[in-house]
Amino acid sequence: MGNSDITRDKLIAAATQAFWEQGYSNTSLRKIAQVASVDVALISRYFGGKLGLFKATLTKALDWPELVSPDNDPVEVVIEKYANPESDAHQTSFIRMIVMNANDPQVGELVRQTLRDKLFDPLEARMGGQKASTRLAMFIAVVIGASMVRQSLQLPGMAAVEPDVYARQLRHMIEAALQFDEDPVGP
Amino acid sequence: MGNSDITRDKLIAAATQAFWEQGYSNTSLRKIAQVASVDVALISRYFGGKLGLFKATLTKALDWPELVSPDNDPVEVVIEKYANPESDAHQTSFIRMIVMNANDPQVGELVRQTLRDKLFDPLEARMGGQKASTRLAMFIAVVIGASMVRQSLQLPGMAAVEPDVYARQLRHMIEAALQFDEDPVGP
DNA sequence: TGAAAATGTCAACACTTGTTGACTTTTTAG
DNA sequence: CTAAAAAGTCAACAAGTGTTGACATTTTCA
Repeated sequence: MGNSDITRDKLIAAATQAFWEQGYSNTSLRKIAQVASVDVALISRYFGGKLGLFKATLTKALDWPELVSPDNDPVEVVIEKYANPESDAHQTSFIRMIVMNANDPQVGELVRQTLRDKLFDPLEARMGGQKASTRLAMFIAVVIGASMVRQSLQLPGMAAVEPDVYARQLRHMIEAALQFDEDPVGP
Repeated sequence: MGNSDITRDKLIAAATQAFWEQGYSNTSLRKIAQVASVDVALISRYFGGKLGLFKATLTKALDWPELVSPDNDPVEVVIEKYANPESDAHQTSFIRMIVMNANDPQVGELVRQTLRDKLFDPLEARMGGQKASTRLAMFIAVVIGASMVRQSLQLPGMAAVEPDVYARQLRHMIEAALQFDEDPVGP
């Protein structure tokens, strides 16, 4: 491991935290470099610029093999993550980062595309069955909405609540979403 | 109506659109002034600065009396808004604006606070009953998550779908959310 | 050891941002 | 009509942005 690799890792670590907390546009390279104790110029040298650094953090953050693995049930993986207070904080800020940057005029398209490629498409294939795309969309909607309400908007009904209660709320909504029947008329 | 009021309105209109589409930090006063055909300096003069202008647009946007009225069922108001293609576009971008700016380091706290005061608290009072805060939180979670998935992330399962189908999906998830029973053990 | 490559440092650049003050034009009112 | 107030115009500011190139230091390896 060369010295430059250490520098790269320090930059990615600092950049990930900064981008997740403040979003792409509100994060300055000088602040990242300061936190990483690295000269600003090295960012452009090693990652080609701000966008390159963001891409690097995004790729790393969206690498989530356990969620897509055929051995696991995605629903259980998600619920377990959120029911655990430690991983909960990490996961909710992960969602927050997605939501923030998926609407950013500069990196929004990149975020949405990467999200599709690395998470949604494999997840849809993993879920399988009829109307997988519908069930996936409603599943994601619940997970994202719940995270927003719990962490970002902090509505007491979901924010000031024990992790196990939140897990039950989440499971309740997810199961309901997965049971949606596209055709309103029975067979 | 003095001439300055016309200028104020033009600025608020242009600012609302810009803030909703690109978020607070990614919107420059010069761009707003250009769209409104007004000199930049007048913004600081009339609204005290960028933050003041944002506050003005926010207050106006969060004024939604029909949702809180005792004569209407909030759930039906929301579903109706989203089932109508015209108001759907407006409403989803409304949610998008909230999500974008509720996480902004500069205006996030203001947005969340205003949201609580003008929407969530009255809505909770309007819903009433036991565990109103829980039901409200889960209700909001579904609405926000669905909007994100449909407009922002554009998952085909909810994005490439007729308005009436989307309305059914939304209703299904909302009703499930409202039926959540906090206590897992029956009486 | 010594040349070459890798890594790090520093200063400056062109650009955009929000805001301010001096100034001119238009409208208001006695 | 005319003086005062309102409304609008223009240029400049200080601060912050990402990026670049020249230079210094360290490491690599023949």
